[in-house]
Amino acid sequence: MAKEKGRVTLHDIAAATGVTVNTVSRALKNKEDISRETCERIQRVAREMGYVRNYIASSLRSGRTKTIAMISGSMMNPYYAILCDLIQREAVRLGYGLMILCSQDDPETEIKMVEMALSRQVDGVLITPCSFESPALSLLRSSGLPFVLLSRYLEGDTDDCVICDDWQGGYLAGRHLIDHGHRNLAMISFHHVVYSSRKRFEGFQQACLDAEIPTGNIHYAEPENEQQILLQLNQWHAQGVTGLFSFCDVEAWSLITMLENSGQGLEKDFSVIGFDNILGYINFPKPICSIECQLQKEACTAIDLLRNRIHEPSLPPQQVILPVSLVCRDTCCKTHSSVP
Amino acid sequence: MAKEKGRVTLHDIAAATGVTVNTVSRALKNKEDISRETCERIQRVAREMGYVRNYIASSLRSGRTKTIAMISGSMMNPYYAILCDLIQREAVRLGYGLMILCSQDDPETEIKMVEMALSRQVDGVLITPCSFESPALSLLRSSGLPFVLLSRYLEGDTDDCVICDDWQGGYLAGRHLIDHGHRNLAMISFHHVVYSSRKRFEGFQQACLDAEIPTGNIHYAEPENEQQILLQLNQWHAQGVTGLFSFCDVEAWSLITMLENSGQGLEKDFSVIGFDNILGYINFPKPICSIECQLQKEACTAIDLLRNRIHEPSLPPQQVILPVSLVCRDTCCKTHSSVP
DNA sequence: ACTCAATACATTAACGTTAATGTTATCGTT
DNA sequence: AACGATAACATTAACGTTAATGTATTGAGT
Repeated sequence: MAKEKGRVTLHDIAAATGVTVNTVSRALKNKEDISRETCERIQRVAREMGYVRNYIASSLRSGRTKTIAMISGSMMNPYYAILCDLIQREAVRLGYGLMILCSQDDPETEIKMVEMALSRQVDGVLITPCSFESPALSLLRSSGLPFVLLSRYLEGDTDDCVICDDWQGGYLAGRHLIDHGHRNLAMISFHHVVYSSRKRFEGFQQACLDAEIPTGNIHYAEPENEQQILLQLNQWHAQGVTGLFSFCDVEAWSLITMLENSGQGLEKDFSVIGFDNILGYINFPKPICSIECQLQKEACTAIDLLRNRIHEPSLPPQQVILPVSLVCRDTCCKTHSSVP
Repeated sequence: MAKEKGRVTLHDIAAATGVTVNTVSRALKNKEDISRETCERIQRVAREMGYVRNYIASSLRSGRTKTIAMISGSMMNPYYAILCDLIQREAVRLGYGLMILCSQDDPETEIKMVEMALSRQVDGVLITPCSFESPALSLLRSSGLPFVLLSRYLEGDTDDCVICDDWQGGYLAGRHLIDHGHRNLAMISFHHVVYSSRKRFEGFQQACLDAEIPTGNIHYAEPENEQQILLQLNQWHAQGVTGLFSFCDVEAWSLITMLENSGQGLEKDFSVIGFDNILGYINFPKPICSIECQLQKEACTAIDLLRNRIHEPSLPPQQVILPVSLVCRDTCCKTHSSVP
């Protein structure tokens, strides 16, 4: 039922129903100031004519695009992919479109993505900045565009953010390994998320201290490349470390792969626990104990915060910390383990 | 340098430089009909004032949003996540924004996503329809919005599409298993991509026939749920099948997980080869032989076709088939295998 | 000197929608 | 009967940009 050229507009519906464009607009938005029958008639005709609202025109006039942007590192990281999927669902449920912008963890690219979000006039941005003091973030702040930090916390409490309880997650991970007999533990991270990494280690450390693990048996490292990682793991292995806590599942898998590829068989001597519980969302065949951090809730909360900020820009910044829990998949305790 | 309220517009720049809005527009777009010095001056002032183009206004006037949509099943499937990432990169490189719309493999939702793409006035759509005769596709076709099928081919050659050489992939997979001693082979698929699945099996079958594998030793199944899958695998196991070709890596991992969880140890008796070579993009620790299908090229080609169609809607439909290759990761040949 | 063309701008209108006002008809009040 | 209130529309203008023209200035060609 589309017109020969171009799409059906309010103008066409107005002509067809004998009212003005404005009345049609109000009818289709179910506003007041319109009689029940006229409203229904207009809506019926609109449907018959196959009308779809032109959000571009609507946006220009109303100043709202009903679109948000998500700026993250890369969709090739399953963590972000899952988050993206969940956010997309919630966004669409609320009538928002989602624009995906990947920084590839490059600050320069990240700036371009913020500029893209700005020029596309999105109503708000969800961002996992790729570095601690990202210039993209400064740009975002000075632009006045509402944004919420996703899975990121920056000291200072000046921004809205949603994170999981990193400390608690680290504590649970540590205690779990200890409960399964490990007495020599290490945490490894090679993803530079300063705050989360430190908090997770603090919790991890506390669990060790609570179990009276000697300080010398609690290790932490942030190696920067594959070579350093292998070196570090070899060193820990020599020191008798058996319990390994990885910053996240993806990194855990990555280092297991490295160990396996190195051909030394070291992977058999380490029990590994990860973080994020990606296996709760994707059915991959490498099980791993992990910390479930409610990504679904994180997604919904983030959009909720963003909408609040869009609606009320002067609100005080809000930091939401979601509780975590442990999911055991029996990788906390390899057969060789010294203690029951 | 932003104005007190709202953003800098062409109007502000015009006022600041003493020319008209139109001249500013042309200057910023590097059009002709403008002197070199004026152009540079305007661009300089625009930069100083922190101008960012309002794509909404631009879109409304020009009829082009410089935004494309990708409609696929879910970002939780790494295959789509990888594709999405690659497409996003290429899109941004060409100045396009990317809107992500996930159908969750539900036809109803898919229709809503097409409607969203339409109302958001995107310039074009990349879609992996969730079913063979998707109503969303019909809607898309009748809307006149340019679109390209991604990783999907529909008989009839009426749409643009980019796919990999499914037949060749199946052939390579089959021959690889045969070369490694397997004489009793099966292909399994539980993802209802009719065309690809059948083509891959045809190639697979031909490889078997070329190697003079008896027809009775060539199997194919499309089980519909986990129970059926396990039943099928058990049956094949009893029939002496050792070489397993999975429709894609994700499904391969999924069925390996099922086998492992079933506790019968069957996974040790099957050699598995997958498709898509996801490990070429994500570093996951479950290696698997696979067919590399050049997702990067697929992404770029898809956008290229889409841009051609946007620019020249009357072009004859184009089907691009990308060559594939085999990546061996030693999962083609388990230790137990009967033949050298 | 006159025409013609090219250069470098300006002017006008429009994209489709919606916010802000106007206007008219109807009805209840006193 | 005059008034105010309300319902149900219409009118106007605007969002920021760009396409389509329009116009003044300059310079070359004959």
